[in-house]
Amino acid sequence: MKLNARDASIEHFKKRCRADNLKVTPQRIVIYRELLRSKDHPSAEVLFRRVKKEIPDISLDTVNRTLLTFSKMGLVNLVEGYGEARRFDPHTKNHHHFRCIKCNSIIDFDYEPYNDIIVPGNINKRYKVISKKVLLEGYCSKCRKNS
Amino acid sequence: MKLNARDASIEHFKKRCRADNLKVTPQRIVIYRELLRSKDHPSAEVLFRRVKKEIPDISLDTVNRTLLTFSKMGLVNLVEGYGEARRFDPHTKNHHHFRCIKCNSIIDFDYEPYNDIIVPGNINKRYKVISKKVLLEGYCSKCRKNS
DNA sequence: TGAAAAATAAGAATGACTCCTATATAGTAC
DNA sequence: GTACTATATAGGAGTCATTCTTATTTTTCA
Repeated sequence: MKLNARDASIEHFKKRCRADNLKVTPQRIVIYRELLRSKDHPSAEVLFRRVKKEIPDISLDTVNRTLLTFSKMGLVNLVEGYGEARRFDPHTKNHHHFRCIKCNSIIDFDYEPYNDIIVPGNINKRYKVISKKVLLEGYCSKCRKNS
Repeated sequence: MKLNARDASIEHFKKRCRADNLKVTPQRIVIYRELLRSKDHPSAEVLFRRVKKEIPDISLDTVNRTLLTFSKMGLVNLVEGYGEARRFDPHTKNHHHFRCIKCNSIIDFDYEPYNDIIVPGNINKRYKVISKKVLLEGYCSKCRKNS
């Protein structure tokens, strides 16, 4: 019997769970499959509604928890900027950010070459680009030491 | 009488308000001044606590509303932390984002040259950089038409 | 100085999580 | 297969950030 691409992904998913000592539950499988299908950047709420069709009494908490678990495993990424309190930057001149993925602090820096990066032609054609920012992510000095 | 830099900014701020038909209130002046002083990326809550020292019975709602007003005027920028629901990206391969500053939608795109941008030496020295992303911001096709 | 429009304070309401706890289930050991 | 143990789940309460509502106060300008 030949596996199709989706089955193969599910098999891969099970391996990843075992490697991380996580149980393979129906909830996790369905959430993962629904994620694979997504062409957008869904919120937990949106995914919850989609998944409910297959598992009617799944809880929103489970979806949330599971997504966070997946993001720790590297199966999904958090989209920058969402899920946190709004923050304001009084520094309006163009600049760039380094963000610590552990403590979430954001550090400003200037770097001339980044202001001159080229916008791809198909983006320029479709959208009106107003600012260009580079976001570097990793560990800040403090968090680097403690890990 | 000579104005110092801070007074000059406040004068400039008043002009900006008048130009946008916004009233110059003590609350707005104090919030603006506190922002100018900030070396970090404060949330409304943090700024609220700072501003309270000067105007003890200012409300958090006013701080929030005012900051949003300022960001529409372009006096401040919103940084990562947009105050909205967390969103997940099932697309784990490195890619870049275009974000519409009006409707907040995020569009993925690939662009090889962005994967090869150079990390400034002083950043590499201080922090452990794990990912490099470019964030282009502006108006998406829909919002471009409606404005 | 007075009127109209806009802004504010205070508290209620909402939305998006996050925590708590009792129950259920996956993985394993027999 | 059965029993056991650690995990995971549902459901509901709690929390935090933000937004709305409404009555009152201010700014601005005629």
